Amino acid sequence: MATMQDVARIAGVSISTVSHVVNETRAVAESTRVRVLAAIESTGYTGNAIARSLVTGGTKSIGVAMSLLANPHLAQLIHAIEAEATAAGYTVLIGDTLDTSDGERDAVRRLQARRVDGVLLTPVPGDTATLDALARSNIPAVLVDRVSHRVKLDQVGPENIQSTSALVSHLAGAGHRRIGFISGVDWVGASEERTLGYRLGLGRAGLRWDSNLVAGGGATHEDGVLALRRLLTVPERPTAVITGNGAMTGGAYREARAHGMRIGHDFAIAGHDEVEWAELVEPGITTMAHPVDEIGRTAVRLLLARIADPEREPETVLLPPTLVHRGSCGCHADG
Amino acid sequence: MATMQDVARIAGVSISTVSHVVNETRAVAESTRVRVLAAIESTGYTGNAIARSLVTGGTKSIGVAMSLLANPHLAQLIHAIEAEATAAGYTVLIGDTLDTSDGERDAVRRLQARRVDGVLLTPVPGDTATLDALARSNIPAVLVDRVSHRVKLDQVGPENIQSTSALVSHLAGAGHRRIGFISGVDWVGASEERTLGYRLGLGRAGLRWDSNLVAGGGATHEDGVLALRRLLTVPERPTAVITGNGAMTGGAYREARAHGMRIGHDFAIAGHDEVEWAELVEPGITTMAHPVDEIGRTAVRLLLARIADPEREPETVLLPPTLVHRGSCGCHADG
DNA sequence: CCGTTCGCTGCAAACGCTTGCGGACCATAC
DNA sequence: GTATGGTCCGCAAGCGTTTGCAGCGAACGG
Repeated sequence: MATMQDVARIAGVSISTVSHVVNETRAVAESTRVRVLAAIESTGYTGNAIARSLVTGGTKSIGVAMSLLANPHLAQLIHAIEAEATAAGYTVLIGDTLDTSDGERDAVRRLQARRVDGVLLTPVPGDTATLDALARSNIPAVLVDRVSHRVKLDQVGPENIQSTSALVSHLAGAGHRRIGFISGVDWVGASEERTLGYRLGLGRAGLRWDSNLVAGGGATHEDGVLALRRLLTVPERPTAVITGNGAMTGGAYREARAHGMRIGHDFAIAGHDEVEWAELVEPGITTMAHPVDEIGRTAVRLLLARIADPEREPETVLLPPTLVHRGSCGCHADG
Repeated sequence: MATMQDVARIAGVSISTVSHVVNETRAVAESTRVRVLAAIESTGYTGNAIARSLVTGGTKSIGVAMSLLANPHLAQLIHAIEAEATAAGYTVLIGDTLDTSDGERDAVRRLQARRVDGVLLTPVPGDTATLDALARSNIPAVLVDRVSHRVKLDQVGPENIQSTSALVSHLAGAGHRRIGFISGVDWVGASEERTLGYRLGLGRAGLRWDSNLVAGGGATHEDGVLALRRLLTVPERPTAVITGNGAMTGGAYREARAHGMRIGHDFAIAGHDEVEWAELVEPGITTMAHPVDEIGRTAVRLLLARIADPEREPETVLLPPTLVHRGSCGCHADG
């Protein structure tokens, strides 16, 4: 593989001139520049990021540590991150946290050993050891998707309270008085916030909180099935239900149908998280679509800002989901 | 950040001794070893992969270049790749090809500039310029998912001919005589192979090829809708249809239902590619599930083998999809 | 004609590590 | 005493860049 030496020799200049041509770091006579460029072309010289990193100290790369399996929006999120990073001249390294504390620790360590300039992390619920280590070590880091106020780091994630509240308002506006809620447990913070939003929404609609209408869910399709099954046994059945995440929405949808209810008519469903198949079923599912793209891009922007200025005050950005209106909420609103 | 110099100074030895202790590359007196280890501990020395790479010439990293948006199995594939790579001590860098020739070229270049030890590439259809460059430059590379016999590189992908044939046999075994086929255009090779498999399956089932039963499809949901609509206008309507990819399966499914047909009873559908929502609809969709995980792992193994021995004869591995039996084929086979 | 400025370029010292070569020291054998 | 071998260790040459410093003509003002 061609080096600067090779280019310099062919162009008949010193390597410093080659370097300055490549990086445009000082004026070079046009004739020389052309010769160097020609030499680069003919050798196929691409530059050695390793050597450059060694002297500059930075790698122009960022690490992304998250659960590659558990994240339903992984593809979209990675895409957004990669796009924003590439635009800024950064490369993305990935590390799987396996959704375990140990996996998280190892993933971040591997990334650090690679000398990434910063880390994007979707933390594993429950254990803040890695987060603390990250905060202490002063490695630029941004938490993505799972936000916690307990940590002093930059963070980006979906806004949960107002958006869940909006979901309740929407259903209440369609006439529902008994609105169930299937909460998630994936990440205590988000789940709590959504429950809070649910409560807030009830209050705004003038409805009363009824603990019978809240089913502690989980994270899987099956959890959704079981949770709705339970909700349908309470005395005054709910006529609508809000689900805490995408997989459970599917479970609830299926269970409602299994009970012979016509979704959108006898029963309304609205869920958090956009899912791929939301409009492939009939009726389509009304969801709060997370701004996944925006979350990814913002995460990178925050990270680059921190890399540029490590002394910045940590910032938490909450991005509001948008209501995507389909048939399952039965409100017959057009548009 | 602590360097070997620091460790050496504290331990009162030379940096070469530190290096040999860290890498266990030559015998070091136990007493010295302990001192060095203690110094490492006290400084929190972690080693600098950059500097090491510069001298060893390898980075212990691989690049993954594919379309981050267009690949429906991205998450699963990346997960498999990352797992296999990490197990071998390699890190994964990603690059988005944007599914364009230019994007592909740029992505591979960026990866090369990072001096990855090898590249996993899902090539953009049509343009083999990057592939040729890769083959010429002798950078270890493996093509993933989209296989072409025209290229002299290692490759892994799904087997198309036999598996499509199996799909036809399955439907024929359930009594269908008029079996339609909606072909894809995403990647000429795969599409051709699947069409060939369709033909082969017809032959094996003793059915005749009827060009009216083949609809040149596309890659999107909408393409599936239109293709099936056309197939349903031919004189002797098909009673079953095979689709060329996941998105079109959804379109066909929806269109069949729009025609008032009860899928699994009046009409059978079976598709290529597993889709997330295959069992969320009623009836579930019978599909040929690609061995995504196995493809990812095999790709990494092939790549590492090539890195270890660049003179290997290029190898093409075709992995058979498995028939995932659900209700949409209407064959009422149990299990 | 001389001193100064300006435009252009090269030299060489890092960056942090790996590794071939050889030196110092000690024990054993003759 | 010398030769032989073995055990430990340090020296220093790179790996391919970036970049501060300095040099060299040519042009220019006085």
